[in-house]
Amino acid sequence: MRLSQLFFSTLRDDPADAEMASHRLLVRGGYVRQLGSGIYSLLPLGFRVNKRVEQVIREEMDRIGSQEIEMPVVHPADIWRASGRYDAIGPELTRFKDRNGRDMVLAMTHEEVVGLLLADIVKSYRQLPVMIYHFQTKWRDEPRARGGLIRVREFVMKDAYSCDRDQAGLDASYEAQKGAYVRIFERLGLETVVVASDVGIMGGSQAHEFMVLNPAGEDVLVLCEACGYAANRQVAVVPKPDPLPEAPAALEEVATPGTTTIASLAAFLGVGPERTAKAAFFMAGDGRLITAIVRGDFEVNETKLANAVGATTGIRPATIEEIRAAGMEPGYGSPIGAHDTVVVVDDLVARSPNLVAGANREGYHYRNVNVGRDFVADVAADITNVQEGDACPQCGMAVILRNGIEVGNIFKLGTKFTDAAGATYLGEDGREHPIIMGSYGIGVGRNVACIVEAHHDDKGIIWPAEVAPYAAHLVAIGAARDPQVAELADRLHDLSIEAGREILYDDRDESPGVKFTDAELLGMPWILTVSPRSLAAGGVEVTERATGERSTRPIEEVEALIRGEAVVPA
RNA sequence: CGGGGCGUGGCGCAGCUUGGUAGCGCGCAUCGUUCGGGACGAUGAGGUCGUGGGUUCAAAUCCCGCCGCCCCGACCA
Repeated sequence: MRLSQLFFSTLRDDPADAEMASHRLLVRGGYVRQLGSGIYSLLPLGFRVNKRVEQVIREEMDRIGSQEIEMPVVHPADIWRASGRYDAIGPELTRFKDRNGRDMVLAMTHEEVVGLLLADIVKSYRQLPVMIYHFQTKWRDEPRARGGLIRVREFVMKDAYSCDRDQAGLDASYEAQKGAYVRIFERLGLETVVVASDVGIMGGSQAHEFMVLNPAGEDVLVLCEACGYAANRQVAVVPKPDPLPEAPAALEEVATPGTTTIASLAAFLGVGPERTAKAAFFMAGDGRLITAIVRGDFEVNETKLANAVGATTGIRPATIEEIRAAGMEPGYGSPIGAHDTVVVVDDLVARSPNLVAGANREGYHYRNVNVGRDFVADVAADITNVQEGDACPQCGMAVILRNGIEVGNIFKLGTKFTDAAGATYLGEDGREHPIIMGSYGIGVGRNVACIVEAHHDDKGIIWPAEVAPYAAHLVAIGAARDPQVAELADRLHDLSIEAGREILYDDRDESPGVKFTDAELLGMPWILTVSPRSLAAGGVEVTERATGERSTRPIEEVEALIRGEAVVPA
């Protein structure tokens, strides 16, 4: 591809709104352009990278026998009603009407359609197991897009679905997908950590996420360097030490003016935060007020809390009015004397004696609060965030916390969507059985961004060969004055097309500085320089982008490199 | 949705406080000179100052509404 013809434009300055390196470089290099918040166009270079990432995924999907299909982006709302998600999902699911007034949705994912396809196609156990997948645009009207391509609203996802006769079959499919994912991310040049994860709106029994460690990641991972334990903080459970036993003492109201935070309360009373009970208030989607009680030295984990109360549509912080309506006082709140609220107590609080808790009266707390005696817990569960240094649940060593970006996930779904679609098969036993599903997603654009995050320097992108839009970047210098340069550069470019491994050819009438700078920004693995100087030195200058190592190579060797016969010149 | 910031030629920004001719760098076009690390000179094109309303003799500038984008928090590939 001749750069003089390429539909692109590089920028000398960083775009003002690009915070992450991947976003900055992809915009500056002319790979992508933003159309709106979380909505991007792919220019030719970006499109090629996307296609190459897709191809890696496709090859690994095909290798495990997953079959490529394509499902629609626009769905009749009925199928989402049938699965219950039409009502369970909030405004991130975009709903609209077609010209005849029928309710439609923009697909966020495709479990419903798969369920219907299975109901239509699969009749007999002989047709199972089967795995299908597609690359398709998803629209998720996220509350907030961020980080360039890391978190967008419209994106292409590879979503695969396994369809099995029974649980053992699902387990096998799940492992096959997991293996494919390991190979995919390895080929993409991404170092991933596999963590146990929450099942979220998918439901189902088990899930893992493939995470790339990155300070800008939106998930917090609990990792143990000693034994390899890894879990998303949303589901990580670590042992909490038992508090020292103490006989319950009499409840005692104390004046604690101006102590609306645990820190100020503990300081005022001269006790440690572990002797206090903190209340946090949330509203579930079904209108229940949730009062969560954790010890003062812990934080509430909202995912765990939502799961503890079966709030399938999520929870949000309650308003002051909602808290007061239940007879509690924000800043001085506790379930003592409260009404119309679901009280969820962290398991540690349930066995911690004589805590300080709110008196539901401005400026007052109680000492010696004991769960069970002074108020009743509707639910007792682990609802706290794991903290750095907590004991690993596997080996007891101190865990560490790291941020991660989710580049892929795998879910054991079960029969939720096949039940909704009536997808059953006739077993060997002559009876109908539900088909058991799993689902497996990879966001293509997010992976591209993560690759750039992992492979760049201060000059630009450094593509791994597997996903580079072009195998090499040919820079011609002095072609206008030296016909030999132009002739050789043209010939090498032609050769690359004939060989089916096209290279990028900077044939523009630009100064050498501009060309080298752009070549480094764009990030092809090899930079080939043809100039009067390189010809005089015996050939073509070959620079490895990743290392900056350069040497002049005979023309025949460079031709072999372009044909793919020699991957790395010695 | 809560909090913070920003909208001025393609990109990056100044101008706004204190209302009065719309500016700078880069990029772009033409010509000439350059040519291995973002060249130089000359000439030139390009802007309803996000948008609607208001105040005023006069609004990029002051006031009100709206829209859009970015960042921080609640959701996910």
